[in-house]
Amino acid sequence: MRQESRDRPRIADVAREAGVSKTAVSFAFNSPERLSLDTATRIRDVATTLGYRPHPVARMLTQGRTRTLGILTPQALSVVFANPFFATFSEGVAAVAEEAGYGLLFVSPLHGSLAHAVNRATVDGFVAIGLSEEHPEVEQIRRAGLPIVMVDSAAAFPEHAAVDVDDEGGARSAADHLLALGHRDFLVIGIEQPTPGTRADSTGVVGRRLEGYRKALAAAGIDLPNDRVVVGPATIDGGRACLAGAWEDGLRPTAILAMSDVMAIGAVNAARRLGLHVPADLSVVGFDDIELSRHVEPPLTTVHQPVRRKGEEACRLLLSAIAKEDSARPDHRRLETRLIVRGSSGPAPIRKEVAAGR
Amino acid sequence: MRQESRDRPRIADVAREAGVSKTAVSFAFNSPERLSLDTATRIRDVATTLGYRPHPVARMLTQGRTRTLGILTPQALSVVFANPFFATFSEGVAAVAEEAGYGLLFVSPLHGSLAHAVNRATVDGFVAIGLSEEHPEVEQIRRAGLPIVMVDSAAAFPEHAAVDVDDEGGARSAADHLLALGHRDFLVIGIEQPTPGTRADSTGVVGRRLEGYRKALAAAGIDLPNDRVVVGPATIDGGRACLAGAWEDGLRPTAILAMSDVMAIGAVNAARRLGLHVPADLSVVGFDDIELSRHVEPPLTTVHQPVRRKGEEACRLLLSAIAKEDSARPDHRRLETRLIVRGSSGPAPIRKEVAAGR
DNA sequence: ACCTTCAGGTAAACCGGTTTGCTAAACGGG
DNA sequence: CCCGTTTAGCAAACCGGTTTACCTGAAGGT
Repeated sequence: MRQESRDRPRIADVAREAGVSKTAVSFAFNSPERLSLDTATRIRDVATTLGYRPHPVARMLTQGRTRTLGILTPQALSVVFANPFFATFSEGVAAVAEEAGYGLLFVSPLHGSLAHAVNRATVDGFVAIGLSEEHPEVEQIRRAGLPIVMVDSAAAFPEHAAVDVDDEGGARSAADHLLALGHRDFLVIGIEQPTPGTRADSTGVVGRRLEGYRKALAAAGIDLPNDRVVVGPATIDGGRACLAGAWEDGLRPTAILAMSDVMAIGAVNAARRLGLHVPADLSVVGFDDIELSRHVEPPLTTVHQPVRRKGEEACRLLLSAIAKEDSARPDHRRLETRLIVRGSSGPAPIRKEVAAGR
Repeated sequence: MRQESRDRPRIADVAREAGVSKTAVSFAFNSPERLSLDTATRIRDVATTLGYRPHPVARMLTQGRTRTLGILTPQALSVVFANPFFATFSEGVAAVAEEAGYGLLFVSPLHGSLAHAVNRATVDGFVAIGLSEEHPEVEQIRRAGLPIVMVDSAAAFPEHAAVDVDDEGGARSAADHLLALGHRDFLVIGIEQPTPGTRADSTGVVGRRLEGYRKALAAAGIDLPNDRVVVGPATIDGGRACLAGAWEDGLRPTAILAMSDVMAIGAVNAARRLGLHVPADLSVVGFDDIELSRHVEPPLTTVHQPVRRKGEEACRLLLSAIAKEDSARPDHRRLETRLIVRGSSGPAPIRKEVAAGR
């Protein structure tokens, strides 16, 4: 088990070779001002010719910090990276972390256990994204004395720092937009909970967006029965399947409210296969405003949320929590959302009375 | 500096509380069979009520391994995550790493120094992507006794395990495709080296693809002067700028060979702004075949490379290098590329002799 | 000539675990 | 009843550094 360090020189080797104590070698690297100039440079010379570098793990142990931040997700990394939303989010976190000299460790369930992965993680703190109320890992982290910043689940963890966006408001503006275009017949495409056990929590992103849709529709006197809400994985294929499935079930909406851009794009795809024109026959509004949405055909009308900034803010919050002890007042930040109207939404088609028959 | 461990219980606390030795506590977790059943469970009970979890860093130190893999990139993480190519690559690495119970640490230059970041990295090995010949960090890692798998730079580091694709062949097939469509007037859009110091290495991805383009064109009797090769950052805007710049310089190609899909998409964008129709007036062929390319308008003709599999293979190679000592024979794997013809390429337009005038 | 002060360096404790011998008691066979 | 073998558990060494507390000799002050 000692294979890694087979030939790696230790600090004692350098010390012996340079004819000084271990302490001196350590000083040469960490506080050279405590040594005379020659000794310091001589030691460093010896070190480089020996190819010595301080063992990072040993260093972490004594210094009591890792200079690494963890990004915690309840999903497998392979699905995380497949999602452009996460990529952009990570981009934000990474930018701030890097600037501050911190590395980034991705922590996801190992052998199915997130708790296990958390225990193994050598980090100074976590940014957790998409953790729902039920996750016991949060408590576990708190007990370990590590700070954690919750993203998109502020309400569920009031005692922790958090960042989220105005999901409900964004959803409402999406629905309002379609209502203003004359639509009456809606289909909501939601994001399936990754972990089956968790109930469709009203505190989660999905719940908040659904709430927004519902309120807007209700204000226009429109009810949204449960069969008008379908869910699937947050992928293009997921969105495709959602619309295709609903269509087979006989639903003929004129407008789709999708909770994620990738799913919205999938829905547009499915629509095309069904011979429908977007937005002439069917309007689609997404959520997130990922870069891709600007480039698909037609460009996607969607609710913009500052994903990258969300990552940045979360990281900043975490860094300041790490820096100072007084984590007494957990900082909550809510970022704004706004509707971006592009080409995938248009006036409701004139309903041919015949359609209902088929 | 001891703030992290303020209240965290140590193994000694558990030992005292349970009335046993530290050894016993350690055994209770790592080799319970060496303890009687009650003692083991009693210790574990005490541990959980105290909220004890073994300190991961201390564990790493004694066990001599971190169960973490490093993804090494010479670029800042914020640009890495902005690139869908990397996201897909990471997806592949992550899938295999996760399966094997390894965490993933992203290692990028800290305060401008990659070497520094490498020294801080607590990993069992590295997957390095996009490192060119000149990077001294590779040697540094080798001396530290850590295995490393090179991706996309096999030729530059024959002594290490490596994965790459047939860049030259892919590039050639792209050029051949356009030649067959009657094009004679080309513009190559290349990827700018992220680190300014490095020369436009012929061994790098850019060099190999350029070589492929050149050979195919040469075989058709077409020369590719240097002013027909422009470079920019591997982003949509980068691609846009490349075409726009070339156009301003008076170039009027009928076909574009882009070394990355995002840049190709940028070029299509720029073309649209110039009032050109793709593919009627201008054909564009990309490289990579990222998911996005299927969904833009027109769908992008491009050279497919198995990006995700590249990540998977690299990770597998790394894991096996970590597992066994006999790293005598570095494993090199080359994956195939193939042209995917979609909508962004078409027959060369009939050249109006007038065009050159303007 | 004597007392400080300070620069330069060291030995030992420490970080928080794991692992290696070793011992004492229980067991069990002859 | 005696001796060899397990079984259960412990003390101490160790992983590879950092940090504290202390020492020494020379310079500086009076």
